[in-house]
Amino acid sequence: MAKQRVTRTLVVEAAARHVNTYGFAALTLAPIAAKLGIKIPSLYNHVDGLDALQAALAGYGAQALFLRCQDAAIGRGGADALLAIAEAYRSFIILNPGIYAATLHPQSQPNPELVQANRSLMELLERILIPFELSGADRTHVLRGFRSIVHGFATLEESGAFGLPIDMNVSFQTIMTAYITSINKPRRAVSLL
Amino acid sequence: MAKQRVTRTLVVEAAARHVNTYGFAALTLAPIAAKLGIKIPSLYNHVDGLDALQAALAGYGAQALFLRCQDAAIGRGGADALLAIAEAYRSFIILNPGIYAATLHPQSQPNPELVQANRSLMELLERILIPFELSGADRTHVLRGFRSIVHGFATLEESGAFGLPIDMNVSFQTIMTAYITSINKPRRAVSLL
DNA sequence: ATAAGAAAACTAATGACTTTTGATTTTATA
DNA sequence: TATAAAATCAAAAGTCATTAGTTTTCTTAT
Repeated sequence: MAKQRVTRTLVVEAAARHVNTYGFAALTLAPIAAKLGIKIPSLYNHVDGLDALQAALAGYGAQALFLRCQDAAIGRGGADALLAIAEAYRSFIILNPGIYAATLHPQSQPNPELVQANRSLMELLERILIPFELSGADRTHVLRGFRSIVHGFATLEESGAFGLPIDMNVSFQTIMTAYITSINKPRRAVSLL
Repeated sequence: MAKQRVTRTLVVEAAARHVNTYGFAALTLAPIAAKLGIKIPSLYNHVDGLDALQAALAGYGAQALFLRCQDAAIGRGGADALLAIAEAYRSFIILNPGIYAATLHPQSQPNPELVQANRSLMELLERILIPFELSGADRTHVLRGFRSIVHGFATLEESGAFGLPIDMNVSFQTIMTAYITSINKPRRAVSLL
């Protein structure tokens, strides 16, 4: 059985696995090529250098994050949906710390795929917030708070900054619930019966 | 007038300025030596290599962060103190993003100075939380939430992730106030009159 | 089936940065 | 003036991304 030839997707996926294990700072061409069983220059057949690989990884990661959050919101609304998205968001960061870091890394070139994925995520959250009937500025504040808590908790958790042997899931659930409760109550769903 | 000779403190301070401008990832020996007007090997007279410099910077940063938070809490208590500490914490991160990153960077060697500074900060926060009369586990949850919000908001803000032209200070104040309000009310200070 | 063309992989090499060492010289201090 | 500290030169040993030119390999069309 002949070995599968390398493709651009395989390169990005190999990079994704690598940064999740060794951190985003460890993203260099050598380990990616080795993982794929090819030499470094061959990577240039699929990706236009290291910067382009970082950019591709960022877009790939942001899209994956959005899709998981979107999936978590299916069949839920209001506070339920917010909590489910928060949990999906956090678990993505914990399971993919390197990819998530790539997502946040400043881009040397405009990155439409990354921008689009981030926009999609924001639109998803704004849609969930509709029943809360917030004013424009309040919506922004609430959104920033939501991202801050999820991002902050998950990155601190992942870095090992939370030393104590107290359950992380309980902490996150408690904090998130307290925050969501502080948002004005949504009107209940309209019954069609 | 003869040039001041380099000392260990000057090295750490030069490194601090450098990472705040160019990011923690850009911490290498070359720019530090150049900034001090000496050659790279001369740095080894003051610091035992790059790892040791990173470690010194982390300790220096964590201590500075603790001192600013401690200072912010003087003359305040309860929710007031929490809000003031949060603002001091956030402004430290915004003004010193590189140093703060050094603080969070995993240490290759045990770093007693860093551990001590972090412990001091935790003890300060726990002391502020006393009047809230929280149980042991609840105290941990509240503390984790506090750090998550401040760290998350400030790092996202600093990375430019908050695009909209809505005032950051208002957002932070709003979020923090909502969170602090969600903690059980502290009993008011006992009057000695 | 085979020849042509394209895509992928390779070898070789360059140039720029890294950190770190050892031995030596300069400089300040006691 | 003697001693210790600081700064220096020189060099090693490594990693890094990237380019150019060449060979292999697959695919496609005749």
